[in-house]
Amino acid sequence: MGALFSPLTLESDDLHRLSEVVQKLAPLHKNQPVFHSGDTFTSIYAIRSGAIKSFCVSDDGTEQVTGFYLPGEIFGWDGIADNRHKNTALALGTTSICEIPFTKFEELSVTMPALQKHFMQLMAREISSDQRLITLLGKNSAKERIASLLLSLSDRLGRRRLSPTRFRLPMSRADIGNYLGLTVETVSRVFSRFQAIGLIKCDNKEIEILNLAGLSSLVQAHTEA
Amino acid sequence: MGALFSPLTLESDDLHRLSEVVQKLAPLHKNQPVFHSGDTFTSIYAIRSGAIKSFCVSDDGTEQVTGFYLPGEIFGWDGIADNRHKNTALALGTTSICEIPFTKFEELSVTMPALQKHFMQLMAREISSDQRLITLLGKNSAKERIASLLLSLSDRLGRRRLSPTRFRLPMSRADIGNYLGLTVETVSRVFSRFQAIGLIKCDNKEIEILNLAGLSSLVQAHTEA
DNA sequence: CGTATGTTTGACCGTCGTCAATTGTAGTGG
DNA sequence: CCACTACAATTGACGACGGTCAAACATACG
Repeated sequence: MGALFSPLTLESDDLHRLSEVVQKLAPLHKNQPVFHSGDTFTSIYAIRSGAIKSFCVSDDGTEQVTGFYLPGEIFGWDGIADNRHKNTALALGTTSICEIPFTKFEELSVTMPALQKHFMQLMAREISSDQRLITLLGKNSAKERIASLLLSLSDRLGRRRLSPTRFRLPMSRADIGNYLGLTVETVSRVFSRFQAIGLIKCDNKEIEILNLAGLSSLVQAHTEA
Repeated sequence: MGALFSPLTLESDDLHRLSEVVQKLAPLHKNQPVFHSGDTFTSIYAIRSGAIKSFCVSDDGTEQVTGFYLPGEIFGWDGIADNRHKNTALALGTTSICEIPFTKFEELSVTMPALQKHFMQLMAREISSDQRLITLLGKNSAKERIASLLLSLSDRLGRRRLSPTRFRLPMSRADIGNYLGLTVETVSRVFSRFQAIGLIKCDNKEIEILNLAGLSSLVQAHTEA
């Protein structure tokens, strides 16, 4: 099964060939921005360690968290549309990232048609990821949404050879609630409930998944085929 | 202000140059598919008249409406990722469309770098459109969601020189509910309520917007700057 | 014309948002 | 190092929005 929310990863040979144009940046510390909404779009970024959240601000000032990014994942390629970032990207803790200048990327695309197609595929993947989130928000309860997020984080950390069952949440309850369309209180309550049922063990941001199968069964639980 | 949900449109010169490779297809009638989920991806499509809905089916059989497309709008370019459509596209009524073979499109891209970039912009626009829907589903009430949809339809029809205040909804209440994460009953109730307040006049699918400003004020109404 | 499908409306109730208070955590300066 | 403060998280009480179940009504298609 495909993981929900899974952003792009640096896996293909094509993208490995980008390594020559990649620049390591100085480590960011908590709440430090990679770019702001409105900034000129110049680069995309890959996370080496730490975590990033991206969010956009509506006309009325409402913030919407649009994604969480973990080590190995790529972010920052919103704003291709008009060369301006629509999201703001913030470090959720001490975070080190690589910068991939987009002009270099475009130059390579000319000589490497496969790269161009590959990039379109990456964007298409983001679209289907968004559409899974839309389904989640439209049809799933608070429990199911949070279970999905925990499973996604677990899966994505596992791919990076990190523990899929014990990890530290990089984001606040408020961020989770914002992302999943829930209030802080509801997020907190669901965490408490999950712990009471023995699905997880949870000390503030320190998470241990005790019953992975149980969590999975919670997702898509109300509509069986 | 930008319209919610607004899909791609055939406006640019670049895309006009595609006209030579465009093929008109025989008119579709109601519930006839353009393509099914799983079909090989070969073309994208532009609507001449009528309307299309696209939806994808989850592992558990749940359907999720992912978009409604009106005359002048482009659809069907999901599935670029793996050359297979993830959505099914159905005619909502008698509908006539054009087919734009994607191979032709890729050939043109080589000689027209601008076209390539333009296409990426189109995809990026779809992403921000999805993210607006995510915000809507996460943070807005039933009234606000439906008001947003009505305003979007109004705006999109207006761009095509059709009446922005009197039109026929091409989709069912169930489709609307599915798209907006609501039940049929709630959709129906909100329509009734809007009519009672004098925001719209509504006879089944026949809609007349009586108070456009009133509808607009309903959107983003609960969080003022 | 009749049947299937779509739409409306009502009654009921569960989930989750709101308001409020308390506790826990982290960062700062004395 | 500890006190102080600001912020994050938890928990409770309460109510509203919207989902569920059910029935009546309208529409459309054969």
